[in-house]
Parts: sequence; structure tokens; C-alpha cells
Amino acid sequence: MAHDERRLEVLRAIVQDYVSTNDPVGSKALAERHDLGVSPATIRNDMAVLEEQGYITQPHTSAGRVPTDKGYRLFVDKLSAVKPLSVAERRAIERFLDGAVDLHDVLTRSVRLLAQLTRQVAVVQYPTLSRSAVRHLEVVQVSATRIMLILITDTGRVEQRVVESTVDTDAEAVAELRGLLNSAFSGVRLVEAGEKVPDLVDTAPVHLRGLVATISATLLETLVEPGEDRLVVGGTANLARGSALDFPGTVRPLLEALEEQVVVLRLMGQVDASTVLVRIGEENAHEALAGASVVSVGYGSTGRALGGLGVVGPTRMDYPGNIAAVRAVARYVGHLLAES
Amino acid sequence: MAHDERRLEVLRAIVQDYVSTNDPVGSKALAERHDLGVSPATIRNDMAVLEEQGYITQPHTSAGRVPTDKGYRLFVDKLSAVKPLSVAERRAIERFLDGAVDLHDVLTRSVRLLAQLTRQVAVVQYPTLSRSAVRHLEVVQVSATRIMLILITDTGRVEQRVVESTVDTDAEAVAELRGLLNSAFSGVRLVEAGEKVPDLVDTAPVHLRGLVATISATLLETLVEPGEDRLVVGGTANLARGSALDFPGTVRPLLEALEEQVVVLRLMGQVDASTVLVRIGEENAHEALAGASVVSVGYGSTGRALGGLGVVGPTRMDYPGNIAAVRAVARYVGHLLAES
DNA sequence: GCTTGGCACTCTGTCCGTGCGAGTGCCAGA
DNA sequence: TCTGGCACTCGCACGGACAGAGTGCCAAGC
Repeated sequence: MAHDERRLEVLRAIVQDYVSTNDPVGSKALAERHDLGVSPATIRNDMAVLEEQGYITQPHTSAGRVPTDKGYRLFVDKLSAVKPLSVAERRAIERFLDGAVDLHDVLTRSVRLLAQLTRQVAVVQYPTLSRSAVRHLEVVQVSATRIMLILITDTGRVEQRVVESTVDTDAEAVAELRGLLNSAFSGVRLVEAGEKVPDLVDTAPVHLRGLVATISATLLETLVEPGEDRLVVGGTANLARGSALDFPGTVRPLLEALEEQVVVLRLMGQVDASTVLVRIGEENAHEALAGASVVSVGYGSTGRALGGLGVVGPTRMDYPGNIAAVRAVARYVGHLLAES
Repeated sequence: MAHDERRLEVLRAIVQDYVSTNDPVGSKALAERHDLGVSPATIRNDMAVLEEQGYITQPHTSAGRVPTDKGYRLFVDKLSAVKPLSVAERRAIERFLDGAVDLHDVLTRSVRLLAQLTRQVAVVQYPTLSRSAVRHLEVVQVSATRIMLILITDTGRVEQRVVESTVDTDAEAVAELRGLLNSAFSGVRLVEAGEKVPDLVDTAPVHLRGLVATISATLLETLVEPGEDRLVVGGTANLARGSALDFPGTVRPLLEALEEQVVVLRLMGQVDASTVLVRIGEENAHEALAGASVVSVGYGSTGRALGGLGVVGPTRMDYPGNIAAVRAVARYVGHLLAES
């Protein structure tokens, strides 16, 4: 079946040429640029079969062929080798990320780096709160009747809430409360901490019980329904590059989806830290992303993903390169967050 | 000088028509749509003068006239009345912003709201750290040799840094340190707090002196060189609306500038809370913004601006409407931040 | 049976010439 | 000072011609 093999080789060549030139690719050009060992006429026959099978299509008669979503899918699954990053790129990642001072800084730098490496739109999700643990709970008295609760997670995220209290509170009570909360919750996963809140009210020393009761609702809310997960987006300027060619109508729906965040966050919720997920065109099951591909992976040192990151671009993208870049950045971010 | 007056009336009509229709406007259309009381021929004479003075220009012979930057400037300064927001809009602002739980939430909502009201790109600056005061300084022991410093400002911003310590530290010392820092810095402006750091090292109790010395460098850095000011951007999808018409080449440089942030932050540094600043086209003195206008104002309750917010769009924008929207949102954000 | 060269066919993108309409500038008259 | 009229200038849309790219098919060769 040298037959089938060559046909796949033709598909690979089509994808590679189309990705790099952005022109529908014809049989003659293929024969010239690749050593397929056969004439254009033979390639034409193969192309006819590939088209019938749905891997490629022609925009119009007398134009070259263009891969379909299905064609890219086959390419990604079977035809593309992992493209390792160059030493220089690897070093650039380290240099770029090493100066980060806190979580926000790490994520901002990552998103820029990723956008630069791939020349696509990059997205990085904040570490999911539901998978994080409490590092510290801080209580600050803002005024006589207002208390601020600050949650710091093991990944460095900070969430804050202000609680109105009907009773006056003194500094000593605040200190006690702080101790109470931290001995109860430090190191505990957020979900589990949430479950423990009712217990806390019951077991608190009598003189603190009122205070604990007052803050418990807000505390619970902070722990179990923490502000929606956030997303850092970068490199949107890359959308304005070949837009007319890459995105049929306009980039507007895509920009809207990126700002809406919720769509992308749903995608990011599906990643795990070991395998890179590639969603091509219609596979995205969301209209705004139908013309786009998403390459994403989870980051996190221990195997469980703390969050996801990835790139969004036209289906006509350099999959091997983007997969490699996304994986490399994710790995490095994972290391960084494990350290801090 | 009824002369000059009518001529200005003509300019105003041109700006209004051009903003709403996006077509170069001719003398005939002008005479029809506005009650200027004179014939198209007269208007043509006025237009010739306006063109000579540099207020309007024609894209090519036999096209209508289009306002120049100078024309918009005159319109903004002299010809446009403040357009008060409708009650419904005012109520929408309140409804939209009232549910915010923390600073990030306030700013994110504001930027969305502003983008929606103006149909332009909206930007909101985080409260400038240099103008904020310390609300609370928190010290958390992360491990035996690592301490995390957390700065909470009176505007609700949170900055965090990890300090490596060579000496082991116990919980009691941390608590003492926390007390020391807060009694020294609570309520003090960041800049001034930074100046007090050396004193602190000298006056600290002997048993804490080593610890204080260890953290003082990081503390100083956190107080006086706090992470660059941040910007929240929203509504970039609005750039993809009439782009071909509004922005000559492409929106790419503009998107890049918005992501770079530094250019926009510099603009925001110039605002104050009382007057709305309008920069039109070339006035922006930055290439990427040369084809755009920026409407910005500071927010903050007390008169001193905590930060800036505004919109960026094509020079062909609804100035009165955008000015009103920007001012209204800034006022409301100021109230919200003063409360919390 | 697979491959190849040749050939006719189809379609797009481009160039050019034409006609139309919008809008102007100028001038003479009110 | 305003107004109506008129000639003039362009840009743009339309349509036909043309070149070029690429295909599909067929008959011949290995």
C-alpha cells in the first residue's frame, strides 16, 4: 500500500505549503517543492481522492487545494512530528519569565512570551481557585464596623472581600479571629475549607461566635464561589495581520469571545497537564471559534493542572510549532508556581 | 460678524453629519439636513474658507468635506454642548457597577460598561500606587526561611512579594513584625512610607532587627517601585467595526499600543479629576495613536485623581457623548472606591 | 495496474474604457 | 452679500477582454 502512504505524504505537503504560503496549493507547485518522486499528474489523482475523502477542498474550480478541518486533524494526529524548540528559544523563555515578582507578573509575562513565540493570540488562565489550597487567611479591620477578609492561595492568588459587621470589633478579637481561621484552614483545599465553615461557627470560643457568624457567609462565598476564574489575553494585534485571508468575515466575533472570557474559560477547563489539546475549527463547538483553532494545555507541577494556557489562531497555523511552544511555556510556568 | 458665526455653524453641521453618516459631506446635503437659511452655493463659499483655514479637507476633488484634527478640536472646544446622559443610562451605570465585590471587579465592570456606552475601546487604569496610602501590611510565613509581604492600599490594590530569609523565623516574631509595620505605616502614603523604612530598621527592637533588615530592601521596593501601573482594556472588538473607514491602514499598531500599555499609561498620567481631557489625532504625539482620539479623565472622590480612565477611538467619534459617558463613569467609580 | 504527458476546459483576477453622479469653483445677476 | 447656473473634475461601478493557474480526463508507456 505504498499508495496510501504517498497520499498522506501529499496531504502533509499541502498542509505545510499552505500554512507557510497562505495560497491554495496546486499539483505543479507541490511536485516542484517536495521530492515526492512522481509527476504533477499523479499528484492530481491523489488530490482527487483526498478531496473525495474530505481532507482537502478547493475554494473554487481552477484554484489549488486547501486543507479542511478534517485534513488538519489528520495532520496533527498522524502526520506531524514534534518540533523541539531551539536552545535559543528555550533560553529566551527562561530569561523572559525569570524576573517575575508575583503571580500576576508571571502570567502577564507568559502571555506576552507565548504571543511572541507563536505570533498568535495567547491566553493564560489564572490558577483555578477550586483546585487551590488556602495559604493564609488575613483579617483586617478597616473601620469599627467593617472587616476585610483576604484569601491568599498556595498559587499566589489573592481574593478580598469586605464584610459589614453590626457589632463593634476590637483589635484583639481580630487577632484571635485570624489565628482561628488560619489554624482551621491553612493548607486546606478551598472546597474542603468551605465545607468546614459551619463547623467553625459551632466550635468557636463563645466570645468570638458572633463575629464568626457575621463573616461566615462572606467567607463561605469567598471559598466556594470565588470570583469567576480570570483570563489574561495577549497578542490580539496578531489577529490584524492576515485577517482578511485567515478569518472569513471579520475578527470581531473572535475578539468578543476573547473578551467575554467565558467561552475560552470553558475550553481551558478541559485541559490536563500531560497532553496538549488541539481543537480545530468546527470542533470548537462555538460559533465565534468556528474559524479558529485552539492549542491548549494545563500547567502545574504535580500533574494536576492548576489552570490552562494556550493560543488561539486561524486553522491555518503552524501546529507543530505552536504545540511545542505552548508545552514549553506551560512546563516553565508550572515550575515557577511550584517554587513560590 | 454674522459671517463667522454661520461659518462655525457650518463646521458644526459638517462634524455632526460626518460622525453620524461616515460619508464626506457636501454642500447640498448640508443645506437639506440643517436649517442654515442659506443656499448650497453660499455654504460652498463658507466651506472654501473653512478649508483654507485648515478646519476641513476633501479626500479628493469632487468629494464632500471631512473635518481635520483642527476642525474636531474647534468643535470640541467651542461648538459642542455637553450632552447629559439620559436617566436610563445613569441608572444603567449604577445597576452595572453596584454588584462589584472588589477592586478588580469594579474596574472590569467599568471598562465593559464604558465600552458598551461609547462603542469604543475603553481603558481603565488601576489606582496609581504612588498616590495611594497603606491600609495594611501583612506578613505571612510561607516556610521556615520564606516570608511573604502583602501590601493592601486604601484603594484596595494588593501587591505581594516573597522574601528569602537566611535566619529561621518563628510565628511570634512574625506577629510582632506585623504589628510593628502596621503601627508605623498604616494610613501613610506609599512614598512617605518608603522614606520611613530606614528609620524603622534603626528603631526596631533588638530581637527583631535582623528580620527587619532582611525584609527592608523588599519592603522599600514594594513601596516605592511598585509593579508598573496596570491597565484594564475592553471593547477592542469595537475596533473591528468600521475599521477600514476609520483607521487608514490597519488597527494593528493601535492594538499593539493598547497591549504595550506604556503609551496609554503615559496619557493617563496627565489627567486630573476635574476636567475631561480630549486628545485628537496627531495631538497624541505617538505614531500608533495618530489616527485616534483619546477622551480621558481622572477618577477619585477627593479631587486628587487616583487613576485615569477613558476611551480610545477614531477621530471621527461622538465627542459630546463620549465625554459625558467618560465623566459619568469616572464619577461613579470615584464614589465606589471612596466607600470601600 | 499505476504513472505520465498532453490537451481542452473552467474559473478568477486584472486591466481598461465608458458612463454616471456627486460635488466643486466660478461667474454674473439680484 | 447671497443666489442660481454652468462647466469641470474626479471617483466609482459596470462590463468585456485577456492571461494565467489549475484541474479532469484520456490515451499511451512501463
